[in-house]
Amino acid sequence: MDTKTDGERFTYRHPRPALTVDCAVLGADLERGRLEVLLVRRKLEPHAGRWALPGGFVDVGEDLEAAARRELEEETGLGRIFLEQLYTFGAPDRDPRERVVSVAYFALVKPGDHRIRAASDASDAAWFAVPEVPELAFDHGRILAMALERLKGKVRYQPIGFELLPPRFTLTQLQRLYEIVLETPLDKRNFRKRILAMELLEELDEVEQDVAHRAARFYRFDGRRYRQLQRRGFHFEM
Amino acid sequence: MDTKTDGERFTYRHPRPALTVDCAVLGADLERGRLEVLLVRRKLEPHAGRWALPGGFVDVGEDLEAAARRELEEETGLGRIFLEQLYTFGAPDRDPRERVVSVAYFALVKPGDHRIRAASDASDAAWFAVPEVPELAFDHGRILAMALERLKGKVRYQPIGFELLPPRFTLTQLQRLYEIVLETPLDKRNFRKRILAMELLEELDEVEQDVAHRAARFYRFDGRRYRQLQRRGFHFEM
DNA sequence: TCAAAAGTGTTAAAAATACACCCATGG
DNA sequence: CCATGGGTGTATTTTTAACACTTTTGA
Repeated sequence: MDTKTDGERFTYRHPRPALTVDCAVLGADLERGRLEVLLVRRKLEPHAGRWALPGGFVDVGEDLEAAARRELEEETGLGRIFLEQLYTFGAPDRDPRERVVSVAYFALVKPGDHRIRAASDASDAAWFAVPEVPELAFDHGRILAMALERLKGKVRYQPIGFELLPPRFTLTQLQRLYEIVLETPLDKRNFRKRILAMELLEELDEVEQDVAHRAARFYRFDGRRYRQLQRRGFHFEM
Repeated sequence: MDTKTDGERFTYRHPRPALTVDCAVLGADLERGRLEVLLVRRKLEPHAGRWALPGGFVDVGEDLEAAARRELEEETGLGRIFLEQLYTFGAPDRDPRERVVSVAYFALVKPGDHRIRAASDASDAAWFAVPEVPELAFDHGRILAMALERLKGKVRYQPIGFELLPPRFTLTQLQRLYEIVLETPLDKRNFRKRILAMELLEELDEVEQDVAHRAARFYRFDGRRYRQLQRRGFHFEM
């Protein structure tokens, strides 16, 4: 065995990198037409006072994704959100103190969770519009860039866009979201034809309330049906 | 500082997972119509005697990709091949001894490098046809499955198939490769029309020699032209 | 009655698919 | 002269893209 426990110290024959997780948590602001990212202000050196992605050390018996969820919960209050592994960053000099390898995760949150956080927040977490993100600690700018690229690449062939919308949404909201993520305008009629043809949306009986124009109908994404179709070889594509 | 050097020992306040890299190295056997994977036989416990993906511990000052390339070179003699990060595997029980987190890489080799290895090899490395791979050490079976999935997903929209062919190849070889990877037959005329229309292949003056039928023309993938087109917004798609 | 966004179909262009024969070479 | 794989074009179907007006609602 390579390990020896010595009081509160842990000794190994070879030096080991520290292992962390970091989360690029993205949200969409449909009104202002932009993506947002959740940042925390660092309290400790290095880069104390700078904004960074939420994250921290992986416990030794802890699964990587569990560590990411735990850190998110601790630092930002978010739970039960979409989360997937993004990339592992391990350049030897990415942390000025010592070797730290970070497994980056990519998370998407719905506007509801969004607002809870922004409101309840006495801590040092805040949403930033992506174009206004300040210079980040470590290589977190690169991680964020990769997360945005992943979102843009994936939203077209996996139904992850719904993770950025409330459970009930209008077709116009959905279209806006795609326009924001893909950074391109879409044709309203073609968009609707296409998304409805997949039969993944359930038309609800509700419509918008108190709007100064014809009220839009609400829809819901039917995840059960999606998995069903998937098993039959169906591939989502927008 | 969290580290203290004590002779040949390294001590930390918190226990740290060990960090390794593992490589799923894939090749194509066009004649037999199947993919192959490069495995090494483990000499040490745990799983001594079992076949595994080549890999090993990351040195503390070493970049992750560099570690993957070093291990490949050491264990299999392979250098300068296509390599990209695949996924990081970190289930707490994936190694029976202690916590080991492994950054998995996905590599593609051309048939030339392929044969050199199979020949020069007194060591315990060997190519296995994918359908005949034995049960692997640790979670390497899952890593291999993910590598195959990645290849299948990526070959259609990135020109990585060429990494599995010799520098000069015939259109029939290229088509075979796609058929093997995608596990579906393709139409000869449509396939040729499509790949040639992209203008990424340079037609060479050479043809096959000593074949008992009309000799096929050789082509070469023009990587420079690909990067050029890419900058102009071109997207490879097969 | 105005402003503002919701909702709805058709036509033309482009892309994908299906398909069969002649050619060159070595044995 | 035969067996083997190389090489080539067209017609049909499917998919994508472009495009404008009527409806509903609250102010």
